[in-house]
Amino acid sequence: MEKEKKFSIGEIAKLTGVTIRTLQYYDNIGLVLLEKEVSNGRRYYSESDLTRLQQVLFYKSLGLQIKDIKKLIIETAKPYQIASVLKKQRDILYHKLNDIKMNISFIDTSLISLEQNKSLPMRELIKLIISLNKDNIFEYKNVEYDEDIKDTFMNHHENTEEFIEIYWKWKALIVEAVSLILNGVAPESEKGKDFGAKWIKMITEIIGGNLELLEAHKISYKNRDKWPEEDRSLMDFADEFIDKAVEGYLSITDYWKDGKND
Amino acid sequence: MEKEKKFSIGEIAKLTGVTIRTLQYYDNIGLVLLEKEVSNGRRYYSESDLTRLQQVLFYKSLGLQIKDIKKLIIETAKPYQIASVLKKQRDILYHKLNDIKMNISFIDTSLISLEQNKSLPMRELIKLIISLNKDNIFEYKNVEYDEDIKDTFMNHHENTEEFIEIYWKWKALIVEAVSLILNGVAPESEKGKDFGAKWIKMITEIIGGNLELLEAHKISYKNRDKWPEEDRSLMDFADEFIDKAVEGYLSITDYWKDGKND
DNA sequence: TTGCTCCTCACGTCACGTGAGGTGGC
DNA sequence: TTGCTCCTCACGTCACGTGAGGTGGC
Repeated sequence: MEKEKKFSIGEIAKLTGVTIRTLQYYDNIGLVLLEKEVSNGRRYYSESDLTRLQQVLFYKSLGLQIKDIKKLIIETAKPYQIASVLKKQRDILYHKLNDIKMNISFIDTSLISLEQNKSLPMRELIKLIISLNKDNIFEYKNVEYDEDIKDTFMNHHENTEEFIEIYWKWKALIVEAVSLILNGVAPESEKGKDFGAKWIKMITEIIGGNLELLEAHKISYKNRDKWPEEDRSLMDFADEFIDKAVEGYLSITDYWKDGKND
Repeated sequence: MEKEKKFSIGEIAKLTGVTIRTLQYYDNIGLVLLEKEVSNGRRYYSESDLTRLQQVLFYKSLGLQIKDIKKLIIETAKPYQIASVLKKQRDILYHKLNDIKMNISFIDTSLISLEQNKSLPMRELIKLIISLNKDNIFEYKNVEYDEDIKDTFMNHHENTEEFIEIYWKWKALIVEAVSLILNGVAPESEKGKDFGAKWIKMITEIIGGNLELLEAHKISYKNRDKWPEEDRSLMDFADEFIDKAVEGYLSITDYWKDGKND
């Protein structure tokens, strides 16, 4: 019935919660392509412009950069292309997630140290942080997986997705171990044993009764020098704790321990 | 024995993992105060300069801004001041943590939607994201707690810290609920019931047998319009799911439900 | 002597924020 | 007629990155 409804830039700003300046910027860089009224130079948005803008905001909320969003929007990417971008972004987010968890642990530890010693945390903590810094974990422009490690496991895991999932589970547990260590939890304590149980559970899940996989795992463990710096630093730091926690939980010398020592 | 050892800027760069340019920048803005050799204009770092730099990197790794770091370092802040800054930063990190968890859920949901419908996620998801956007949760410059809510609870909880801890536990569970909903988990399912159990556990922990607290909780629930926008959006979204999950777990009409309906 | 290290401008980056100064719309 | 909305420069922000062109150290 009605002519197509047009929104002013102010209306759009209120609807979407972004500033007028931002909308002007998006127009200038050609992100949201709309026609300016010739007569007065003002921007008017149609329904479809609004929809497009919402897509932009969706991608932006996931942390994508404008130039990547532009690619997706302008080139009307195909589903599998979108999926690929989203998966990459998910990896980046997982990375950040672990990172933030560690930083919270760092702060907790620092607060305790401040209360007890009236001074900032011990050298070990600072060393750990700096060793992580070297890998500049705060720029996740491109998350990469060491090809060697990938190869070792890819023979046994059907696709990259499965490998990545395992990687993140493993990493989350390492981060948990680091937190426990930093917060003064002993591996022999109840909490330590709980962790040991989780660790065992993860390992058995990964291996799933497959003895070849166990071999692959052992090898990747021995070749720790081929790991990415960050992971190696973390593992070096948490290694002993995990060993003891697992021992505490199992109270037996199992194959797992064999694979690691000597 | 030896004269105090001096490091060149290149050595420091290797030791700490930051670029020479960054070190030059820090010197220019007066973050790491060191004396330049008058003869050749080069920067030489002493042991104490290195220590100070490590402090800077420690704070930076926690996500503090340079100007805040400068304050802490230059004004040689007292322990309680440092603690205060760290606590604020921890809140910001918790905020980011929840945010990232949600974004991962958004991506997971999107990927499923892409696979099934070959199109991007439904209007509801986009709406939710934009409603969160409005509160611009991506700039955590100042995390604030609604004074009204604080008051309601502060009468019963000894200090702000305890309140904040409860707040984050509550929020983490809400985020978990949102994830479950977005990923198509039914509240009647096993996973739904598991969530119901967690929710009940949290509530009883908060209330701790104190009936006055139960009252305070009910009131804060009824005054949901006074909550911060973001929390309200989330709760509005997850409300029904939580109700049903709790019902499923309890399979009885308990006080909890009374408090919410009508 | 010859790379190598380090120096100082000085402009670039990213996604807008923030006025200044002006015009059109209701 | 009078606010109010919207416009276009154009410089600012934050924490450096990235050359350009040059000098001193081993």
